[in-house]
Amino acid sequence: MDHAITPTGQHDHAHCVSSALAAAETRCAGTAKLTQSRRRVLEIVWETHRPIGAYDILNRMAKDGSPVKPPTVYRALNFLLEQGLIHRLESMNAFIGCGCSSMDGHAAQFLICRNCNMAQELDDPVLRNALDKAAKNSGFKVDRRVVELSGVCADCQKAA
Amino acid sequence: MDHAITPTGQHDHAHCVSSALAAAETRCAGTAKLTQSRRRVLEIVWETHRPIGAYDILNRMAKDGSPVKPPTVYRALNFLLEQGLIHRLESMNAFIGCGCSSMDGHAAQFLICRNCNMAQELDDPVLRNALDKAAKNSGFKVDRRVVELSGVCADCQKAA
DNA sequence: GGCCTTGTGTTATGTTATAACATCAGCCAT
DNA sequence: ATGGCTGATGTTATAACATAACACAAGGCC
Repeated sequence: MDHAITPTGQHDHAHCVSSALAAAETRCAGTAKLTQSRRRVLEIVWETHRPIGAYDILNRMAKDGSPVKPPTVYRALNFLLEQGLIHRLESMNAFIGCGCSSMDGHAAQFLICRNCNMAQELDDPVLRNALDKAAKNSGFKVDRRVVELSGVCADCQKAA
Repeated sequence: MDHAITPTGQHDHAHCVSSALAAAETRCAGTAKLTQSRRRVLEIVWETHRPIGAYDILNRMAKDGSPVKPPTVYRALNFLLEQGLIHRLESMNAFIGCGCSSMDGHAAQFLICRNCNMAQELDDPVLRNALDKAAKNSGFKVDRRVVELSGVCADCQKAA
């Protein structure tokens, strides 16, 4: 995937969306099919390049013509989560396209700007290691990691 | 506070609740008052010693006699969050008593067992430092940290 | 007393997410 | 080809989580 992982507003966004979709097509070549509605949800998620809520996705889909109901959106989102194509940001009940194309269930960390609403995905092995080590110290076996730091991104600090 | 930070089911729980409440009384000696309903909510949060949802708190309060409405519970929870007496677990829409008595807005990390539903609070400076460093590398200014690791706790691993 | 601040009560509603059941399309084994 | 399986979708209803907005009350204080 060749879009900017840290979009600055300058990146080629149309390209970025299409490459994300292309990567998804490739990944879903097997039994897990990227159907029409799933593709559409993924497309919308990438369109904003920012965290987006399930009902915002639903509203955009409604504009496509046919009425869409919540289960349709949530099913697609759950599929995309399972495939590792998107992430869920727990602290804001929102979803965002996964900025990394690796197949593994990678542990992402997010930097969420409360000013511009941008969410930068990190995939920092040092950080992951620190987390797992802390858990291990307590004899805890980790399945799932939620790491979301909110604050102000570099661009917004400069602007202020 | 002298309750076990890592309760194993063996700790003196009644004592643990009362000491948490006593600490809260002390902390709220100034303008921020620990009123009846706030105290009651805090008490319920500590009773289970596990993450608890706002509506579970509401239901327990309803059993006290008078009908309780959501805003009452959420107001109390927000107060307790501001005072640092409880934490919110974003990944499960639940609240838990803060296991540490320091006044500062400390950055807690949680280990949440999906088997026994226990949530162990860490306050690991190494981890916090690793998080802040990762953010700093991106020029990001951190306001708020959500770190929630789900998995299986040591006790449940032993039991299995 | 009049006023201000803080907390509470109450009604209504907004927002996020899922249960449950019906239907449909594709595949493929007999 | 047909019957039956699987995975996906449609549809209705409701559960679960959270807040807006307004009214009122208690206590301090000039």
